[in-house]
Amino acid sequence: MECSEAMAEYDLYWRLSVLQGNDWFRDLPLPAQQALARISRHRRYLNGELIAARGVATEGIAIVLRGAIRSATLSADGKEVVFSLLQPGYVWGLVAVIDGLGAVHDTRAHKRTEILLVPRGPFLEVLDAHPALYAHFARLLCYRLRKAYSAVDEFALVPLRQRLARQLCTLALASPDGEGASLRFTQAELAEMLSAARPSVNRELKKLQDEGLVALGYRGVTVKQFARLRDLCAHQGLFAS
Amino acid sequence: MECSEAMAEYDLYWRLSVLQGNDWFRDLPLPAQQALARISRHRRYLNGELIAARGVATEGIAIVLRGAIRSATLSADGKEVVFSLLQPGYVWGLVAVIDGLGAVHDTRAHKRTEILLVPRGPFLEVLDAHPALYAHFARLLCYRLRKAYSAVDEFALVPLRQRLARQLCTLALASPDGEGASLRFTQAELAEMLSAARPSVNRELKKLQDEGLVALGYRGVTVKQFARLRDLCAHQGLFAS
DNA sequence: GCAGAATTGTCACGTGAGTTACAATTCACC
DNA sequence: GGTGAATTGTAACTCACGTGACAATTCTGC
Repeated sequence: MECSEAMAEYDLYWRLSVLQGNDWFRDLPLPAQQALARISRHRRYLNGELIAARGVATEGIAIVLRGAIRSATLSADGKEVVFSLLQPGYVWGLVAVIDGLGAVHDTRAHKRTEILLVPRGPFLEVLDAHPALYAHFARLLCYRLRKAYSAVDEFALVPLRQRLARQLCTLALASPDGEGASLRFTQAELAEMLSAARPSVNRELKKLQDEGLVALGYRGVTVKQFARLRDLCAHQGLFAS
Repeated sequence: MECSEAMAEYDLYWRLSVLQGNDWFRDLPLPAQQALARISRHRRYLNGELIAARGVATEGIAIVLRGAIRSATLSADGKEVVFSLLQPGYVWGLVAVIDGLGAVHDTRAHKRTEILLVPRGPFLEVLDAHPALYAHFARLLCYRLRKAYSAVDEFALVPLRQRLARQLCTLALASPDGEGASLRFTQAELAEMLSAARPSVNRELKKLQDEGLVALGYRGVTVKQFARLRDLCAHQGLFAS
């Protein structure tokens, strides 16, 4: 009994420390932080398991702990556009929680995945109790809007080669090793992130390799000349994940 | 002197009534409404005149009174994607005002245009004084985000024919005559709204005409069979302007 | 260390839609 | 009512990229 209480105690602190990885959470007063940590729940999903279906009400916001969350739209004829592959630390589900109109995309676990779920009701209560948070999330929504807009025009007027270059730059910067990173993604995954066909991505990757900008390996790409890669996609709007 | 004072008085009430056309404004306490109306400014633009340049700080939010505001992105090689053609009553410039990172798109007046401009500083003050407004605008941002996302996957996986059908349905519903409306748009304008090439739009319009769904005229399209037109684009996410 | 799965590398081919260019129409105005 | 500007109609050509189908390679687990 004592032991399991100690475990619960430990678990709560652990959740707190995870949540504190998020800017918005850090800025909350301590009691609010503790309240949220207490009501948050730990969830596990198997590879490919459905987390939320487009249009269906969601339980709350999720913070990715392990694995990844994959949001995509499926068209009638089976084609798919992947919108995001949220890595650990990222927040998912904000829009549906704020407007209450159901999940924006079909969402599945990518590999074995763990999340921390903050249920909608309590989250909204905290939001109302701390209006300053609204300002924060409004800015976050603005950021995502800008990204979505740039995704639109990128799709419409940037050829695959440059989109790929940008993706590689972004991934490299996001990785711990920085600009010369060895990115551990299969070409199929890269293709998905770009909503492109795998053979097309392979074709462009090969060209980049021939030009010495990257090196290809099994389940991985290594950035060789970050600067030149970045020049390829210069002038394009946002540049982050 | 008396006369011009009376004019100013009248003008203020006129601005108030315009602003009250917006949901968020109506919900404000009267003093805040009056304060905003007082600081708002009337602006006129000629056809094609630049209202805001991408990335450059904006003056505030604009409510369209007459004409239209056209937001678009220009790529290096001269291609263009049109994001919105905001008709009278719509609000422009929210994102840039909230996050302060400059205009999202290059924005120009479409035809001779008049707007009511609410400057950024005072607007943000009102926002901070009335946190409930944040909730409203957060929802508005969510709405736009959903629209932007659906624009992405639409572009990626819906062929022109269906996008055109949806556009026609949307325009018909938005017009006063409703489902059987005669839409007064040139094919070039339609093409712009769809980010497509004018000949392509013409090709698809012709097909729709051959099938009896629409009738084409000079500077206009008449919807003949709204139901069948709508069926063409069934199952697609949002359905509004 | 070898079988089988996963991943990468490559091809031939189809196709939607952009581009350019010009002809045909419709309108607007003097 | 005829002339010029705007708009619509069409055709030939191009091209990026998707598709499907394999072969070649690399890993992984028994």
